[in-house]
Amino acid sequence: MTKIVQIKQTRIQREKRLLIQKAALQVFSEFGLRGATLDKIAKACGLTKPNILYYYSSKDEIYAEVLQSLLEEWIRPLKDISENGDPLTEILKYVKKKLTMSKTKKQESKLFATEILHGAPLTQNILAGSLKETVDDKVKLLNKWISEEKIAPVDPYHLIFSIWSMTQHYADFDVQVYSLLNTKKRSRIFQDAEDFLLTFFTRCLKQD
Amino acid sequence: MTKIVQIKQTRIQREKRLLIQKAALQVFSEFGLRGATLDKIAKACGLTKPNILYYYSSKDEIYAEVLQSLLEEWIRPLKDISENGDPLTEILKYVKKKLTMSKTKKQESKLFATEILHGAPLTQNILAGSLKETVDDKVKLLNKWISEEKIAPVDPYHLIFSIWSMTQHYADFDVQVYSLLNTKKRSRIFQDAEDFLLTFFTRCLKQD
DNA sequence: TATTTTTTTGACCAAATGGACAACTATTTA
DNA sequence: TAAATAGTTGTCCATTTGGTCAAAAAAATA
Repeated sequence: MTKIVQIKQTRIQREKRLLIQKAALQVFSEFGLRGATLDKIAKACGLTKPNILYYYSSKDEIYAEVLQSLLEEWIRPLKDISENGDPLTEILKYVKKKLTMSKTKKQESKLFATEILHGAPLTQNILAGSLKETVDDKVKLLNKWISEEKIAPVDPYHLIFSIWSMTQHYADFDVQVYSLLNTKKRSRIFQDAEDFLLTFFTRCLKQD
Repeated sequence: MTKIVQIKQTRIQREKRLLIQKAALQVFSEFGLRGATLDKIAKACGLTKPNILYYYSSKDEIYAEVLQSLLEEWIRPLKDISENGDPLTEILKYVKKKLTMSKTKKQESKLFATEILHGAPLTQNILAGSLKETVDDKVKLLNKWISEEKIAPVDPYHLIFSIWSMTQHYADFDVQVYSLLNTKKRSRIFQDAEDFLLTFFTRCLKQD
């Protein structure tokens, strides 16, 4: 008995899968896994529900794939912190990069946050796996910089947490941030945020 | 035609409503509004579904009440920042208080985060209302302290955001935080976090 | 204790939703 | 262009779930 397995994706498969992923990201990030329905995703990408299920075998599979591709992108910038550059500059570059991502990848940030918030059922192994590896690696580097007195002493794990939380806050809690600022400040949130963050981390990390 | 309106709650009503609220907080914070079901809440408090609906007319009403009572508690500590105390001490006291809440009120923090993350459909008016009032008030105080050179100059709005994000991170993203720390560090997350935060804000805000 | 009021629950309903599938159409390939 | 393969959809189904309701049980009151 021969089972025929399709290896190569057709043009239409590539296009439609991408279309579905985009719509799914939008819907999942707004409503969460449970709040999102196939009908909503279908509407968002202009396909019918059975058509979507022709490309993905279930809603959960769509969610898993969207989350998966997001995670890789999410971890990447951390890896770019280089031990060759000037320590403070490297850290500030990372802060800037993360803040930019909060501005341009708001949906991704919210989806990631929702996943973690609800116990990371599909993400746990990645957190404890490749992300942990990268973090541990950078923690070592930060400790090296501290021992060389190139940055002020500080717990490197919590330093990383602080960068994540402060930058992602502008994506995840955008509704709150917008609500609390007046119109003038609202239009320059991200400039103000960058100024604040760079000042903040510089004051905290600069060696006298 | 006379309509009889019950004014005073009976003992049983008080007890059962509280019981339901507790269970609902637990379930809502774990699954979100849509992911939570009446059956789950019912199971969590040992009542039957129709019994719950005897005390609350709908799932949404339970959610609204749980959220409402949480919000007041959530805003309160900010109000306690006093213009009479030493500026840096007052700010650090607030940081400590918020971090403690992340430890002891994890469910509340997660529920609040989920609500904001998904657009704050029921909270918008409170954000723009009483919370904004309090924030604006404290921003004025912070600006006063800055102009008197009692703390280093910094955007007060973003300072408040940074306190919120960094402290709440330890509740909302606990799964991630735990995943990334080894056993030794895991057992003293909150001590390490407090040390880190106090050092950080001190370095950032202290006037030379 | 008799009566009234409050509380509880089993059984039920309608809407929403994830998904199956056969029939039909469009595209690719030989 | 004919055959084969890929893509699309209307219709249907089963499950989940928020919510109703009448009747029974428990509690409060007179």
